[in-house]
Amino acid sequence: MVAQTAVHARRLVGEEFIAAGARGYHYRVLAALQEFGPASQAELGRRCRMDRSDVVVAVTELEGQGFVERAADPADRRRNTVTITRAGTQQLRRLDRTLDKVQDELLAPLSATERQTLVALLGMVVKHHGGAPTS
Amino acid sequence: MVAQTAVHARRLVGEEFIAAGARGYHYRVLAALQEFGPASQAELGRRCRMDRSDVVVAVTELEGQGFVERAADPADRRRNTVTITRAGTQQLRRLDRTLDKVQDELLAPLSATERQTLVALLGMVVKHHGGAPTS
DNA sequence: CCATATCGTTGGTGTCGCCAACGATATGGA
DNA sequence: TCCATATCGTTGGCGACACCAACGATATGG
Repeated sequence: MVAQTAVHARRLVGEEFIAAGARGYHYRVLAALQEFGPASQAELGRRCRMDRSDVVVAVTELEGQGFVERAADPADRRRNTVTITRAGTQQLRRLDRTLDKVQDELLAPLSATERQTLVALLGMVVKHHGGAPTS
Repeated sequence: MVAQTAVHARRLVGEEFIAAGARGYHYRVLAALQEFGPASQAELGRRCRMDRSDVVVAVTELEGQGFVERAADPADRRRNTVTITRAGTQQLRRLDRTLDKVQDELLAPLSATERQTLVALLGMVVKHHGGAPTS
């Protein structure tokens, strides 16, 4: 059922992301920054449904790749303001394209109408369980 | 999309399985044994799409719980023949029930017809990518 | 008889999701 | 004003899942 499909999706996405030097966490952070703008790490964790500690790691790695910037928040010195860079936006676009590709591959056996139906149904499920419908 | 839904499914299933003292690997092994009968560990790995090394661990744990039995195969001394026990069958039934419950919970926002549609579509996807339609 | 393959096992890697604890900082109420 | 409380970033750890490499033991085909 869902789990089975998820296995394939994960494997396909994983392979492609490794080739792009990224992980799921990286994509989520970049997507959240692009969509909602700069944020503190704790805020990113809430947006991406990630643990704060995992945000730390992801942001550090993204910073090392030049895809985000960390800056101390002058208004609240507990916070780091994380901002996506130009290179980060480009990386996000790249990852978005590979995700589209993978989705095409995954849903290959379905017609366009069936895909729409599937996505709509899954969207309802995710929404009901309190999820933001990202990707 | 699929990944989002999978997260919820995993979380729900995980919670219930932990309460039952089981893991996903345990369920897969028990289900394969119940459906196709006794098998060597390598054969189980193929049926469940699990790595041989992970089968070793799962079978060892299931053996410790009395849910399966390991016996040297006299016809091929490389093999262990794994057999499900009565207790194992009961455990499998328990896990099946919790899976049904979780699926109900997960697909709560969908009507009966929509559920059928969703399962059918996912079944097509899994089948296309070379999966045995278990659960 | 020997190369090759399979089997069970051990040990390791990476991703994801989560939790506990810490020091630093903000904030609200006494 | 001071102090309890909460939040933030960070470190370190754990479990589940999926995978890989290598080993000795055993089967099997040429």
